[in-house]
Amino acid sequence: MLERMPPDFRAMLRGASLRVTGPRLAVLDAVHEHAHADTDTVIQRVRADLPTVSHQAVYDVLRALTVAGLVRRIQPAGSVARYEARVGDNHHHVVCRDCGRIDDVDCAVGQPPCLTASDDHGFTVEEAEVIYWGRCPDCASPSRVSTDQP
Amino acid sequence: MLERMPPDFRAMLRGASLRVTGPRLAVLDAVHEHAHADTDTVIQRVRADLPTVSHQAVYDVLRALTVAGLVRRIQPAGSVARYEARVGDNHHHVVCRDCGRIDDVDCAVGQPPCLTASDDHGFTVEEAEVIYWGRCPDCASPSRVSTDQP
DNA sequence: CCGTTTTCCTGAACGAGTCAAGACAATGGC
DNA sequence: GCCATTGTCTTGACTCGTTCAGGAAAACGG
Repeated sequence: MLERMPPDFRAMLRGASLRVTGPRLAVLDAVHEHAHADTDTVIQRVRADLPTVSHQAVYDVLRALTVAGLVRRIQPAGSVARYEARVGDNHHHVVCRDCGRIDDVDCAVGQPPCLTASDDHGFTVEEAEVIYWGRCPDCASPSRVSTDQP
Repeated sequence: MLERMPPDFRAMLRGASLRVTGPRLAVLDAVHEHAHADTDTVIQRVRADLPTVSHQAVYDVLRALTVAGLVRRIQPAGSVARYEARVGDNHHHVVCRDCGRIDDVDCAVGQPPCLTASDDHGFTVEEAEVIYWGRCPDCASPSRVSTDQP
């Protein structure tokens, strides 16, 4: 299983000065396979390969990978933390208010930083995060009565 | 105390079909006086006027006011919920990664919705929320060693 | 292969926010 | 003004995502 793991993950970890371990390879794989997965989903997917990995290990690994820039943590208001493998490309997200579905959206302008604050109050701005709030096609459909909204 | 409360709040509550109560007036006052206050800060300020108000009441009131559109709830990733009185003007926020300070920023483009997703994946987008991440002047100052960062 | 350093496991704890049920108070008609 | 109705507040327990702590285990460089 782990032997057939694409070697990229090993190289990515080494490139970030992180030790190559089973839990880390499994978490990287989980995040690459399932974009916007929350921590619990990552734990499930990791345990499909390595049943004994503790939830704490997954939390630790996700943090290490986030700090290293190998994964990106996103957390729309009212949601638990979610993780994705697309990093460094300055993309944004559409979030469904009903079901919580998240999709990627390319940068509205194109060049990072894609937006400049009209008055930054003296802040040193590093990043502009954009979240588009709305309804996904399924939840917006009038033929469907949503059962997920509060 | 409550008798000298500006009448606006009463009118605002009535206009939103909400009953006028002490806790609600106090919460409205707290949010208007202290922009971007978190729930705990609101509780403190409310209890300065009405010492017996329960934390649950403040949670309930903040939710009712948010649903009614009288206050706006914001929650940058990794932060607790915060509330502000500026509503309906499509403004955004700069957030300091070190100390958590939040300042208002006017819409980068000007017209709500101020941004249009390049590809909305069929979503019905209602609102574009922008958060500028960076450092506030105090935390960015090289003459100061930050003590607040993790 | 060994020692050092990092990572992982076990288990407990934290804290923002929520749930539930009953007491209480604001509103509108009398 | 007073009462009934309806919505709000109090009390207290609880949920759950996440973090803390300490020791066991594993990865890496030499």
